[in-house]
Amino acid sequence: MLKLYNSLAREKQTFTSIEPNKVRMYVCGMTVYDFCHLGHARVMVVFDMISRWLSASGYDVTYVRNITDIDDKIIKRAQENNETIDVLTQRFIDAMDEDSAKLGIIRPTLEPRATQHIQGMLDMISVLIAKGHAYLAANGDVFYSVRSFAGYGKLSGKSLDDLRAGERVEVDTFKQDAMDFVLWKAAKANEPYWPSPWGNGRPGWHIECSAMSAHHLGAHFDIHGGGQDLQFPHHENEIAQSEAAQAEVGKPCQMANYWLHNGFVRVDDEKMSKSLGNFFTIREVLSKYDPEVVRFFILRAHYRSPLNYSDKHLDDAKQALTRLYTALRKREVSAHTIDWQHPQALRFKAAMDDDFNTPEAMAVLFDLANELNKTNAAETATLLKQLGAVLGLLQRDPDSYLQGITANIEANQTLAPFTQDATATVSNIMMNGLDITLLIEQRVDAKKTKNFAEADRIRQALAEAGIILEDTPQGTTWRRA
RNA sequence: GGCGCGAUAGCAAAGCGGUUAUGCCGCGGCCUGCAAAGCCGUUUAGGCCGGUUCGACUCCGGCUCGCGCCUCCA
Repeated sequence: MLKLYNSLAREKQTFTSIEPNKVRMYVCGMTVYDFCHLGHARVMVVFDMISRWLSASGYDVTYVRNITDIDDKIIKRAQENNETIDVLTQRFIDAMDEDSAKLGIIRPTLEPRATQHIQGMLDMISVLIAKGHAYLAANGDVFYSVRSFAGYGKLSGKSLDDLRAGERVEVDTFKQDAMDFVLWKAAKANEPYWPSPWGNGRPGWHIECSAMSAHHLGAHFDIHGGGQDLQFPHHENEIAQSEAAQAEVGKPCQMANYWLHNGFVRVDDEKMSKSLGNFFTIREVLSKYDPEVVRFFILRAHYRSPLNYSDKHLDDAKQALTRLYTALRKREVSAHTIDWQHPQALRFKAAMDDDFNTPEAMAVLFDLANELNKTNAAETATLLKQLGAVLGLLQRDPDSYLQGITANIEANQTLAPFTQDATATVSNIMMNGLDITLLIEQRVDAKKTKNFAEADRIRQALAEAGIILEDTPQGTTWRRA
């Protein structure tokens, strides 16, 4: 039985889906004006993990993750770059797709783009105006009247009277209440616009998610997720819009039953963010670390906990993941379905059912690896790989992980890219000008004649190139440092 | 000013009112020509002060420190 922490209730609750065996989940995705950073990676990985676990639990999951492709920052960036918005956003959508594919993220069921849902937003705004929840201001903007929605603040636990709107930002004088937020922005010169009953303009950010979730998942769905920083005001505003628009007389509407928020990625104990400028893009990190190491790093912490980023922590994650792959090396793995009655599988399931406790689930993987190293049981190897799959880990050929692992660039600046020419008649493996296969053979010969000085010299030369040799009863194998 | 979260060994990170978390690092041993990998063993905990309890890292209260949201943000 799955339990999850519901931000709306501020407690762990047993999960019950609206429709039996079906889950409808909406997650706020990216605004595409730049490369994704590690904070974005966390959202993608965390909700990918959640979606995978719901599927593994037998639910038919409809997972929607939107793309915000119209917004102030996008307009500004396109102007700076002297390119069209379409070109800019498509470029960063492609980059995002590349990054997420590398991180082993299964594509959401649907990835709607804001610009494809303008009509839905206009419809919802019209309804909100008709119901007295929104108004057209003198400057041509349409605002949502937060005082008109009794439940305002229920998600974030904030009270309108306690919010200090305008303390840090000058309040828009066209608003009736300082906390009112914009639904439709009147077009300014040189900005893209869409026609509307209130004149040419473009949608505010919050209405996008209300319209897209309603279109694809309906007025009432199971799970809404996103980063913790979206809880207020974005998610609070989504609730105000959706529930006010879709409620009927005497029949209130609940937008989502469960609200999930993942914790921040931090750098030196500070939130990683664009405005602080302390962010690392996914591709920067992937230039130094194997993507699976990054995924492992993210899932090693509980999704609601803060996650401190540093090279040291990535190195640690790399070592740990290497242990799991080393255990799986040269193992026969059968393709059976998971035996959920196995004690370790039960433990894994209990951990995941307890608010997606991936750190505990990972401890199970390490216990299985230890068991496997001792027993060599194919059954154990199979279960380890299968449970890894549930987390989106351990699915590669162990040797290709261990030998193809992205080296630390600083440590191996001279290291040439790893290449293996499959068409060569002799499948020797070349790295940094060294023929690994040949050198291993030469070392084996040296060992046979007890020429240990030569054997050690070869091993040392390879070690300096980042290649570690391991002698096993089956012969000598190698891996990247 | 309002609201919320956290504090676990050298580092990272979980569960749990009493029984080995787990990973990395360290130390000792086995294995190895020597290593590496692996195995066995092992050192380091629970911010501070009280309370409840036979017993608290785990529950309650207070304090200190750190972080987040209240503005765009994943």
